[in-house]
Amino acid sequence: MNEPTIKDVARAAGVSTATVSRVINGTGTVRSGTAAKVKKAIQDMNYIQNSMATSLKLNKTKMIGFIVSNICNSHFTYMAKSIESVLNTENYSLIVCNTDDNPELEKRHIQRLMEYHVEGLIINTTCMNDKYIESISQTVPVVLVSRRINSNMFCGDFVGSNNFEGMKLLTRHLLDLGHRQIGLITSDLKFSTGKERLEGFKSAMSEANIIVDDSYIYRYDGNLFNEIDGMDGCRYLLGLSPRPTAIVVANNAMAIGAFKFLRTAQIQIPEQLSVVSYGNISNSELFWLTPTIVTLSSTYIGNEAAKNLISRIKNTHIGNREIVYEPTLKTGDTSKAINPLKSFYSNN
Amino acid sequence: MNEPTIKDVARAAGVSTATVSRVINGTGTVRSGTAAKVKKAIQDMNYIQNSMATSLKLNKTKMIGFIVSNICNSHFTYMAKSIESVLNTENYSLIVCNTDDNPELEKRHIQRLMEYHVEGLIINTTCMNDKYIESISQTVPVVLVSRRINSNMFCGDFVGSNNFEGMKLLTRHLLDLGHRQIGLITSDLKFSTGKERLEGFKSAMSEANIIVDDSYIYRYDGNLFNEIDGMDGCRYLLGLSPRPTAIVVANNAMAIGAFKFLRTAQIQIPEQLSVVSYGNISNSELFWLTPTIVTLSSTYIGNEAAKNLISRIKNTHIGNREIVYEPTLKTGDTSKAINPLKSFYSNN
DNA sequence: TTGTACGCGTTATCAT
DNA sequence: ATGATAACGCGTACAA
Repeated sequence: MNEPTIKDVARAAGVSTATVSRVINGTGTVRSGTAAKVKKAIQDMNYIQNSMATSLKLNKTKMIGFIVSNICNSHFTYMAKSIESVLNTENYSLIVCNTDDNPELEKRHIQRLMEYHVEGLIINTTCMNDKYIESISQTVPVVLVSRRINSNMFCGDFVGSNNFEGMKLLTRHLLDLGHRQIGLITSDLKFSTGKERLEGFKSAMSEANIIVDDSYIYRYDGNLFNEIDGMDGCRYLLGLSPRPTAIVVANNAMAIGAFKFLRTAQIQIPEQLSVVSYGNISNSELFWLTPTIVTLSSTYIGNEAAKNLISRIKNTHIGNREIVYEPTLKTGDTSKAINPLKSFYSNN
Repeated sequence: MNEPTIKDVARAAGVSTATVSRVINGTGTVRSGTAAKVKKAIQDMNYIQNSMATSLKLNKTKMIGFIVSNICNSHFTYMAKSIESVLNTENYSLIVCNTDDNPELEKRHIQRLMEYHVEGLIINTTCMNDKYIESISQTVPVVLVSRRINSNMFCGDFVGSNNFEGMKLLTRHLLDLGHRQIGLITSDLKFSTGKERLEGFKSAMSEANIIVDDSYIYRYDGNLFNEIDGMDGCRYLLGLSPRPTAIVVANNAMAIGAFKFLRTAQIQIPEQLSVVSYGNISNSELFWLTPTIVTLSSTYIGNEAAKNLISRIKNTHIGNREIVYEPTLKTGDTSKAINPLKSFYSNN
């Protein structure tokens, strides 16, 4: 006993498949009596349309793919939610693929989504498949979120935040508080976000006429943006001498790791160490200290990404667009003016 | 200029579509020379298989649907991640649909997924579409997560936690600390979780020979499981007289709301009020107080749900199964033995 | 207003 | 080892 098809419905209603199709899709003209018969048959036999067949016929799948580095990071969670809710209004479904920042996995995911013939792709890329993404962007509408790729042939939009300025805000905040020995915990430079944030950091420092000592930057090839790296970074920076009086952390997940480490190590924040970080941290209102951060609106990015993707699906011939969120500083309890005595030592 | 199809490849390679198909799928036998020609053609023209056509032909879509009440709740985030990672090993893709506990939205989502002919469904239901879910469960493999439905015709598995026992653990913990005036913040009874947790609460109370005063239970028809309700619940309970000396919160999102409210209202925890809640809270290691909770392993539930769904896809004729996670108490800083004086007053 | 028939891209059966 | 072809379920141009 198989699933009923449009043929079965047609037979049951005593009409042709064409008529059934017309009733289902509201196309053409059908006498109301006939329509009623068809609707009844559909009800009776519990008929469900087969989207695969429709997609094949119409060459439209009504599916969008979302490639994301870590679906557990609240930044991407909120992004996913807002994307999904925009897509719903247009009757699109969202296929979510998690990469854990593994480039091979990302490529496999994208390939599979291409085979599904998704109508569009929102990608938070690992930044390690630039050529491949460049090539598929010629075929299918693509919106990059958060991270950019290195390519001048890429065809699509970018929605992210102004990492350079955000990081400058964060760093300048520490500088304004008198800090000079400032440590940075950041990621592999392959990530455009990591790179731009590092540059923002350096720019703020250089504007304050401080020569950045690279040993105060925790970063290694292959490190990611996760809690473990945040912990390791703290451990490393606290081992330096002179010890930094402040630390900038380049994203929320690392910041969580950093705070966990510092709290366990019983470092007094902000007395012994100021800590600032990039991006909102979930539930931080309940932390023992409210972190000083620059904001990063996941919802804004998700909404813009979805809206732009849809417009791109409707009109393929659109030039590349950039939507950039401008971060603002949110001062919390984790940063304070440097102790004058310390400042004396570290300024020599 | 259209996407190349298997026909184009066949023409370019000078073979039939059947041979191309054989090469792609590794079925049948193909001379290595011919295979090479085909592979080259595929490369050259950037051919991508069309899953829609394959699905239509084979009646297998390799897609799974995940209906979830709130993709931003870390409980479901971690669940989604583990589901996705299990499915990946079997080459399934996951379509994520967020309902915000809106039953109409849930139904629309499920209907659409049925039209996509997903091979299976993992549902964290609103508990308001029992009949509908019961009916589709006859057609497609279904695994319910967290919440049950009311139905004896449902065909599928359930993976969740032992809410009754978990809540007893939580309540007994407070009772052991001497609390007698215990408030409860919980959800609409339509949720099976809410109902089971309420019963667990009552059972623990009755075993301690305490008659539960319903006015100490914050719950109204239509309330959900979210932060706002947690806040409102606290506000309400603190207005009672005698004021409860302890509060049990029925899930993590409400607990977050409760803690936000209590912190803002400057209620001293646990001196003035003990607070315990059901389920892990994200980043709670960094809270100003570590919450006392019973555990709830999202990863376990996600893994089990995915594994069971796959086994059910492979063998449709399996009886209903129940996988139940057993919670354990994790004592934190938000609960303490009652002040003897208070105990005197409230015990009269 | 309704029905017939073709084709979407693929796989599988049956020849050769 | 390979090719021709039917079939999957649907939408639509065309005919009636």
